[in-house]
Amino acid sequence: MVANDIGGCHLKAPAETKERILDVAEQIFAEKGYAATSMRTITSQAKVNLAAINYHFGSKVQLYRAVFRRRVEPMNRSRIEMLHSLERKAGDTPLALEDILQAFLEPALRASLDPKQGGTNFIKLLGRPHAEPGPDIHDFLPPMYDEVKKRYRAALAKALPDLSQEELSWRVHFVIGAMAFTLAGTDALEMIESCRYCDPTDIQGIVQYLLPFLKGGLSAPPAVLKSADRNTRIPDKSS
Amino acid sequence: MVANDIGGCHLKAPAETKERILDVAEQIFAEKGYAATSMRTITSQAKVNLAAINYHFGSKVQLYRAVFRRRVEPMNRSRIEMLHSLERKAGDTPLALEDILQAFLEPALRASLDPKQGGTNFIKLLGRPHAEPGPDIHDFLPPMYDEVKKRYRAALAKALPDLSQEELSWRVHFVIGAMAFTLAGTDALEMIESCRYCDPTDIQGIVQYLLPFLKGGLSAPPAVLKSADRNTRIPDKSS
DNA sequence: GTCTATACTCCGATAGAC
DNA sequence: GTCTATCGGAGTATAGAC
Repeated sequence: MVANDIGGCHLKAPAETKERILDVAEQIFAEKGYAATSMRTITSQAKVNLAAINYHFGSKVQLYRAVFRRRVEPMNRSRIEMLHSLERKAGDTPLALEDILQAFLEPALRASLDPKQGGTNFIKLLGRPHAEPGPDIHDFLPPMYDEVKKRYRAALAKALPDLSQEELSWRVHFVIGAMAFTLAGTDALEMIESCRYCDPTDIQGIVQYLLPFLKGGLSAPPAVLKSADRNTRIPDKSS
Repeated sequence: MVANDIGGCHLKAPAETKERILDVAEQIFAEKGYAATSMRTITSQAKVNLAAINYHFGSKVQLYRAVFRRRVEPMNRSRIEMLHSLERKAGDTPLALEDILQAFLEPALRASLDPKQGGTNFIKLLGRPHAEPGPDIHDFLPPMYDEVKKRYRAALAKALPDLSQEELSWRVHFVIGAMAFTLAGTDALEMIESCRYCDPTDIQGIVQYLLPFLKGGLSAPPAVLKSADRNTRIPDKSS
């Protein structure tokens, strides 16, 4: 359907060029990170001109976002579907914590095992932008996670009625931190924690360890605030 | 004591120059991250020549490491001291989880409140390199954390005798992830999790929420491995 | 609309004068 | 120890070929 190179025309199908850039960029970004990846490396490996990135995506950072968006959007759609189906089955009763966590983790897990969805490359990419400093790199995340965040937060609030809004927010934050840090799984793992006992490439195994930890953390008793400026203080030791 | 600029000499005390570079670099690295910070910005703000960084530190990345090392080493020494004093008091009985976590977190907390130790700038810097990709940036961490890691891991193993070596390793990893993600506290917080209910600058408050979460996660029951290649399988639903 | 060639600015690094 | 000059390589923008 597209004007192709049969008969001497050297143009390529535009979709093909864009896709090839995305594929190559995804791989190199995952391996070397954003800053250490040069546009010249991407374009030469994808066999396109240096300016092709600017033409098709606008800039390097916009290419990064496109790489991200291509994988995250289907993943988050799947997360919402899974939560929805859990809620239909449960009716009005709160969901079990592990079901919520499982529904959240499984789409990421599946993507990590399917090369068509980015495979391990994408998983490495997934957790990285959270720690990046510049607003350019991670300011585009909130709209992509907005719906997911809202729905899972609501499900967690129902499952954990004893937590204040504030404490729930923090715990969700900690959960995301543990996940992002683990999934991003750069070599940081072997570095901080000598990993004679754990295999960072066994993603399914990781989740089996991650789930009880997150469940235990989320369902821990609420914090006892000590330095609060309230005068109705919670007694410390009067059992 | 040093040859200074009184009387027309334009030389400065070397220590003073190095310190000024470190101070300025720490602030800018914390604000904008490694990649987005240029040596020209640092040197102009510190009122030194561009080549001064290369002269005193060797390269940009070595300056980054020096900034880091200056703060982390005293902090980790303090961590070891606090754990040591806990262990002396406890004798042979295992330490309480919250005491271990507290001993680990408090030195970081204190540094975050003391401008002389880097203050909030350093805390932002602390968690960041874990997610950075290039080996240049985070390969220098392991030797700095080696001793701390070994001692805290041993204390945790004693406090959590039911966990396998492998699971303990993973849980320590998750704890570090939640901490690093939280302390790094870029704006990622407001982005992933709408933070109407939590104040990311209130570091003392954060720790009060972090502690019960980590304690709950660490002391959760061991994972039930499902896909293991054992034939003595644990029954799923036979209550 | 797509792709190419080229130029511009900024970066980190370094050699050599002072 | 400090400064200037300069180099190669990075991201970016654009004029023009097809």
